[in-house]
Amino acid sequence: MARLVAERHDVIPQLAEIFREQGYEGTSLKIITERTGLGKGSLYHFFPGGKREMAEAVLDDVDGWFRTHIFAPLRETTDAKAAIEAMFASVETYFRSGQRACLMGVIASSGAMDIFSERVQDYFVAWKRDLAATLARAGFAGDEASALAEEVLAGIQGGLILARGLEDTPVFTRVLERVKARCRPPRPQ
Amino acid sequence: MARLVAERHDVIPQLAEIFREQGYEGTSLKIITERTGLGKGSLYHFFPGGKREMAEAVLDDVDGWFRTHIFAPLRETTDAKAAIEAMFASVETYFRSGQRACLMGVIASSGAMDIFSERVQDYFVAWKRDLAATLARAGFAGDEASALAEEVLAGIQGGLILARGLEDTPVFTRVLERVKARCRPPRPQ
DNA sequence: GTCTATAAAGCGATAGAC
DNA sequence: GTCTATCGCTTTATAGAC
Repeated sequence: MARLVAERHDVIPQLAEIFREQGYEGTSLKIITERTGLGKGSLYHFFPGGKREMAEAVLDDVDGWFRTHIFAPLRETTDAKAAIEAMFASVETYFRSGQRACLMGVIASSGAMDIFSERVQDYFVAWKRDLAATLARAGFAGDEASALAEEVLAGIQGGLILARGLEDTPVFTRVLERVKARCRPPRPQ
Repeated sequence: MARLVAERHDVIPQLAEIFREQGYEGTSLKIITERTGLGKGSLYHFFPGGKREMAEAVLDDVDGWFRTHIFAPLRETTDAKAAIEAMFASVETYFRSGQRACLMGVIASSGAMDIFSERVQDYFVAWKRDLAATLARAGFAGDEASALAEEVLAGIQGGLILARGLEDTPVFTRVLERVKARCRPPRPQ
């Protein structure tokens, strides 16, 4: 498939999709050249560090997207309950109702975790921290907010695994709905 | 590390551990020879189909273990509540309190899913089916039992992802405890 | 059954023309 | 910026000695 791009910025979403589907080790330069339509010359022009730099750029891009569209809104929306609702809506859309894998989760469950552990860990830590703080603002006790945040993140990651493992994408949305229901605050705010 | 083995049967647990840590694409014959202490000659003697046959053997072994120690007890234990408790205890032990990855989940979130999808899907389908049936026996309505089974499996898989992604193995046990608590039946049986 | 040597293919990466 | 050709290296797999 030929697709013309001319900037490093434009190729990152395509790389992200490939890494999501194939994993880091499963992604070869051959696959990348085929799917992006760019030759190795162009790729190494954009990413002198090669495949590793491509993955780093994609990981940074994903991390940045989540910080902007998920983590910051959790912290900054005054209505905590609405912020949590908005997070679930964004997550459902981002992961295409279960059709799209989580790149951070894919890396975490592969040997490539050794290389990218810092980026992956930062992502999950930030998400857990900001979600737990928002759940606390919504009325959950501190300990319960932290444990519930872990349960929600596990539900999201596990829902994506099940969607692929069962080859049944709607299971992701069903699990997401259930963990969202767990987030209804115990007392009105 | 040198470790002497002489039978195909003996090498499978070692292969399983390697595939769990490195994934399918991330596992090379070099790593396998180093960690098992066997040369390529021995490995191809046991597994003429090479790396792919090694993975198939490991997948079948894992599937068999779960059918014997998790799925069958769920179906056959008369006390449904006790059967579910036993399942959680076995899962906690099998996954070493979060230190060990789930091979089926690792494959499901990699490009190797294309090759092994049938085995992976059968595993998750069987687990979900037998857990849902047991939850129904424990007092949950059919629809709720099915959805709860999905939530539990997602919690297990997601808990394992978080354990690796956060580099915090205890998070697996915490998530497991929470989904176990969700399985307390709504009415006494 | 296990080893070493080796083959054939694919890999990531580089060089240089345009 | 993009291409093609090519370089080493690693990969999976095979052959044959012991």
